[in-house]
Amino acid sequence: MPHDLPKAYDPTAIEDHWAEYWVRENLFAQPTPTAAAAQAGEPFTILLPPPNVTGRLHMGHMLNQTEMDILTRWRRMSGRRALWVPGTDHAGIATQMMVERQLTSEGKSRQQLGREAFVERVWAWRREYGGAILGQMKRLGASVDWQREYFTMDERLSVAVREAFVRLHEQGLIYRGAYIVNWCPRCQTAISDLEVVHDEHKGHLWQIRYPVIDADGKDTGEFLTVATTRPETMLGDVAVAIHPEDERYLHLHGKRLRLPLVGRHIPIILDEWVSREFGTGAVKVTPAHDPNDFALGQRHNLPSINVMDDTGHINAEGGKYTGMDRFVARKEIVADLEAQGLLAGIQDHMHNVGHCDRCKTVVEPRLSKQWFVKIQPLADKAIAAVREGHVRFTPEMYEKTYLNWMENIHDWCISRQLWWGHRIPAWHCADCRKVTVARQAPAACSHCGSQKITQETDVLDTWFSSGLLPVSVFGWPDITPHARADFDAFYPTSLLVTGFDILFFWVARMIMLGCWFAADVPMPDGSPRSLADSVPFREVYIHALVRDANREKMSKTKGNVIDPIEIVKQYGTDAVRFTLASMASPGTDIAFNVARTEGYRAFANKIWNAARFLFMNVDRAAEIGIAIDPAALGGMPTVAADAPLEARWIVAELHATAAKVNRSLEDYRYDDAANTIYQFFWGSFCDWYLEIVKLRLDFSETADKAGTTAALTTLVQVFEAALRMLSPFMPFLTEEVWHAVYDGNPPAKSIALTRYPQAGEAAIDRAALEQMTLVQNLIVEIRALRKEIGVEEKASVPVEIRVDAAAQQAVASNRTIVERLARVSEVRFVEHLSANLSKHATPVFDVAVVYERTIDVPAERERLTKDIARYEKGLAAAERQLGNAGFLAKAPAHVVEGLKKQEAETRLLLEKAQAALAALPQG
RNA sequence: GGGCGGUUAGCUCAGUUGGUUAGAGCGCCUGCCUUACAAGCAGGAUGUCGGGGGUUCGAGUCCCUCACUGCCCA
Repeated sequence: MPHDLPKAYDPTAIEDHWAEYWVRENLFAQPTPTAAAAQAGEPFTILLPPPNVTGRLHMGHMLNQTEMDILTRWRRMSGRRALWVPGTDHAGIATQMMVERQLTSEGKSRQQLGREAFVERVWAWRREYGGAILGQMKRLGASVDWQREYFTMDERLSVAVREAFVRLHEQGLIYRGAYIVNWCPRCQTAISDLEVVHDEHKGHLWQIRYPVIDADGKDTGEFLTVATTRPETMLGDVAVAIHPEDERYLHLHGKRLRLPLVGRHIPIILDEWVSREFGTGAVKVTPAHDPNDFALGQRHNLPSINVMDDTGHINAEGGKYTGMDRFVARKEIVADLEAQGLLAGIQDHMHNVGHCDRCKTVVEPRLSKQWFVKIQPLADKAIAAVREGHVRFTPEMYEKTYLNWMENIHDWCISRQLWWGHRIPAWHCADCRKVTVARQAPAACSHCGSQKITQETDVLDTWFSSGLLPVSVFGWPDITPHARADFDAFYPTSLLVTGFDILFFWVARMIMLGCWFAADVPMPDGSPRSLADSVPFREVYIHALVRDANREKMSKTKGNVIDPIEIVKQYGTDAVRFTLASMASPGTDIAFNVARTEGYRAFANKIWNAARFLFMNVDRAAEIGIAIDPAALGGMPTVAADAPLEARWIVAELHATAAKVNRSLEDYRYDDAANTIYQFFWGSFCDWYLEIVKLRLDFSETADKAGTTAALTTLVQVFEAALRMLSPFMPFLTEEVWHAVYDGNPPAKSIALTRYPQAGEAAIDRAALEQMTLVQNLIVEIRALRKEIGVEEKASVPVEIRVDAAAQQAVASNRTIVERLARVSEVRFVEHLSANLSKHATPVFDVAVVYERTIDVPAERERLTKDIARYEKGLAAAERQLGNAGFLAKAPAHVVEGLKKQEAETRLLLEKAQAALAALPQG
């Protein structure tokens, strides 16, 4: 009996089953459409920003995926050809580190293994552990096309990487040279600016005296004092720079200095870059170990002396310090300087120290030979794409951040001294020293024909390949008309959803590479592709950070990391998704609080029990031969004009809710959408509609069978539609309940393949909404009165109602509703309420509960006094405004009218309250 | 140092182009095991919208300024 649901909702009992079902049935596969089909329907394409293959799912992923899944499910149900492509990236450094760590624990090193065996070992690691995060994604029910899963090291994606490299090289946009890069001595590779995290650090500013020497190299007895935060780099100093207008030092210009500890004679140079205020105003110049110094060195034709090796130890240039770790050398050098009397001072100094994002080692700016992309031409296109509106950001402010970065971009160092990754397709010739760049391994040097060529050992930055994904997952560079079907059907993708921390990693690089390479792919009709159609995605939605309940950033060291899988196990995926969705207001960080999740599990339980109530009645109805036609379900319900108020009302509410939810989702207002559905399901459907409909569900002999059938039909129709509306947010619960609604014979394999509720303007019955509001207000006032005067919960009591003529009919024809929901035994319409009763007044009606208990005079007086104060305040404000000629002249009519009406109402309520207060017995 | 945000109920957050007396969830208080649901039902309390100044008939919303706070970049 599918209708036989357990009393309490238990997510664990249903979620695994559906998660497996969705994957097994390949429900969300989106095969390549035929050209005709591609023309016919509008696609919704979304690419999963590739999580790191070494990764485990964290809250950020879950938020990201929840948002993508909500939108994808919603678009799919709204008739779009939805395709969500999942995959992972090979994460060069992270993965290599992971495997190296494994090797270390076995007492081995990658050098012992050799490159080939090591790479094989990484593949083995990936096969065994690399699927973890996608496995978690499956469990969370992400509606992706698993048949299209990608991995950035896949052969077909590697072809794209080689093609992109070769093409950029042919276009003169890739060069190799010795420049300052961020070097991680632990990872022993260059890393990009973005992979360096800066921390404020307590350090020192050491002032070192450099002896001035004369033409013969003899000390003049003068000193020039420089300040530095990294004294060990002085081993590589080649000059000292001063500002050309710095009177303090100008007389030294042209003289030379003797570099302490090393003995090298170095010049004093003038450069406007020098800040006179910082330190002593004299700056040591170490071109091989500082980007600014490197630029200085270039300007002044200075040599570069690299004093450190790959591991951050002082190299042979370092004299007695050779072989020392850079921080050991720092101590020694400072000690030696002090011993020689050359240390002028030490100041405490806060400065930013760059650390490797992966391993937290202090990054060493270091001169080294690397491959770069000349980025400006790509950036220009990427800027234009955004400026011209072909890529739209939500929240909008990220457009500024993006442009700001893009406009100040530096050439991109794409080489990494790693073994795991796409090896650069360049071959060095041992004879002519030139480089051959080729798509396939060449047999000989393209310059001199020598066969003594060896492939470049460096690999490419992981982002070089993940930046290509939007084009490469759809088949680029194979763009022959035959192979282009996917590209034609799905490129550009519709949307990228990601975190702001990834703005420059993915978003920027995908836009640069996408615009650059897609431009060469003709449109499906063969015409050239414009910039508007070259972009990798048309929209970017940037979500915020998930923090802990105290708004603290989650971090392993703080120990406040919330594991989404743990929370999911406790409360169910749906509750966690709903929590994230309901808090996902664009631009606002989410303080994840399980109390909230608990609340949404209660919401799931509420729906579960509404279903049980529904099924109970469907089953009872069946016993007397009333059945719901399944064909009546699946659309948007409408209702007869003479149907009972609650039926007309709930249908109108459903349509209004659908309209609002669709609008909210268009605007990425997950929070509004979620809260609107919550309010509808719980506030309208359960609290009011279900309670009222109980009146109509009469299964006795004497029952009005037609009325019962109509009521039951509307009940099931609205519920079924509401399930579809909730489904993108709570896919598991709705799937389970939806199947039960159809009693095992659903019209589709999944609720996810049905139609999303669309509002019909005509179905929003304004009169029903208005009448229902009146009835609700009446019931609420009676309930409140009952509480105030202490009527027992269970007791039914008569009420007196004075109601405006216009509204009396609505109350009269719905008196059974009032009686049921407010526990009223009798509704008496009167001209004047009995004087001895407690009463509540509203602009439309006055109501009193007939009850023998005497009025609690002090309490009543207090309440009325408070009311009067409130009314007087409101009235004064309204009168002030209405007495203002400027307001009357300039404010729009509806605002003035509204205020006048409100003033009249407030005045009425005030008078009533004053009268009631006066009528209270003295005492 | 440059740039971008934020500050609204005890907590977490909404508040669309300025428009009637500022909302939600959670929490809190009171009463109820009413036969879908105690993961529930009903009722209730709670705000100098960070401070100051300005524009306007009208400011939580726009401008200036100060304070605090967060993030990005250098």
